Amino acid sequence: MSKRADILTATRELFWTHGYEATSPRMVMDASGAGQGSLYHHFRDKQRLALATLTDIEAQLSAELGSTLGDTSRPPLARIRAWLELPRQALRGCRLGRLAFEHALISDDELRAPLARYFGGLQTRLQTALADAKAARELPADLDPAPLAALIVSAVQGGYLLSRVHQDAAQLQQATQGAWQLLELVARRPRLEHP
Amino acid sequence: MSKRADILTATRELFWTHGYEATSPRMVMDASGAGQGSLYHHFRDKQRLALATLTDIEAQLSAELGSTLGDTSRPPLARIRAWLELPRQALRGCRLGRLAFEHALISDDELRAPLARYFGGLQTRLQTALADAKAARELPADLDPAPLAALIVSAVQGGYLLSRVHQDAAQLQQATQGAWQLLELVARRPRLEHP
DNA sequence: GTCTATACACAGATAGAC
DNA sequence: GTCTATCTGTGTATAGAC
Repeated sequence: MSKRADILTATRELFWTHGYEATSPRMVMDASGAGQGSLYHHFRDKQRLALATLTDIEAQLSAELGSTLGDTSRPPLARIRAWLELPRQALRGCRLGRLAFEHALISDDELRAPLARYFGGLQTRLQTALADAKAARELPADLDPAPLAALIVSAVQGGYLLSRVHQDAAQLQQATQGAWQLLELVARRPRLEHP
Repeated sequence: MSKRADILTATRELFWTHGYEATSPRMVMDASGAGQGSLYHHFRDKQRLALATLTDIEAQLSAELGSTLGDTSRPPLARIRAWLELPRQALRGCRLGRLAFEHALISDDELRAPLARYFGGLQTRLQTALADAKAARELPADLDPAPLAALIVSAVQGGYLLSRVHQDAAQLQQATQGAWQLLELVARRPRLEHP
């Protein structure tokens, strides 16, 4: 079982740097210390290795949401802010999001599923927090949670993209800061509809 | 000169679908009708072909900004809204942005330069429009344009990503709609700082 | 300029020994 | 389970004829 775990660990790391298509069996072997035999014994082909790896990453990232968006002891907006301001490796990108533009991955529904599940869950959690914020009168009642959740996720994913394009970690911080700036402004102002 | 143009046109299209690393000389030859000889006559290697192609795309995308962000006959916020609501091929992604997560491209400063120029220019135009909006009292004076510009670009780029992950064009519209929702709300409310 | 022929390394996988 | 050997196709070019 040790080699199988080594292979998965190495593949997770390689996907983070090179993505799916640019990661070859040879790279996995070199990085994990496993031979060709082990690799193809544990995983029928590259697609199966990728499926196991992506499911692994999905579980890790989903679990990491618990301490911010999942911390129901804090007020809803504070949970969103905590998630926005999480420390991130801006130049490497999101371990799942960065794979979204690979054609071979996204056109394979099995490989796409872990990405869809993770982002679907993230968006649902954000929508819930936004709805809670409305109920607690932290946010105006006329805000639509679904588009806002999509925007907040996009702030982080688009921020990663800008950081890579400019090779500047500050770009991601600017994007999330821009999102919080607007949210806070909307939150602090009383609703005119109820004078 | 005809073959050179054919090669560039074919490569632009292939980059949009497959990206840089996954596009091979053979694919370019098949798609353009050019032979090996023509390809390597006009472009020394794959990197040079990519550089010409990316510079091409950059010029096209930059030119397309003229009718929205560049239309100074409209009020600043209307220019931003027009750009946000431009029709886009959500499932294909941004022709330049989608390349930002390819390691071989982003780690080559020559290939990264067209992306950095395009997004830099876009962010500058948005910052200018936001500053104009503040000057025209369309937006509150305490807004910081740089983070907001990064957020607005991120709304589109992150929206593309969500559309691909979910294979659903509506995701991009949600993200841009979320951005406009917040901007409009901030714009419509009078500033409490000046009662 | 454009073509065909050739070259070498690597991707992605199979076979079979231990 | 893990290893080494082997195999076919492709990526990325170069050489040289037309």
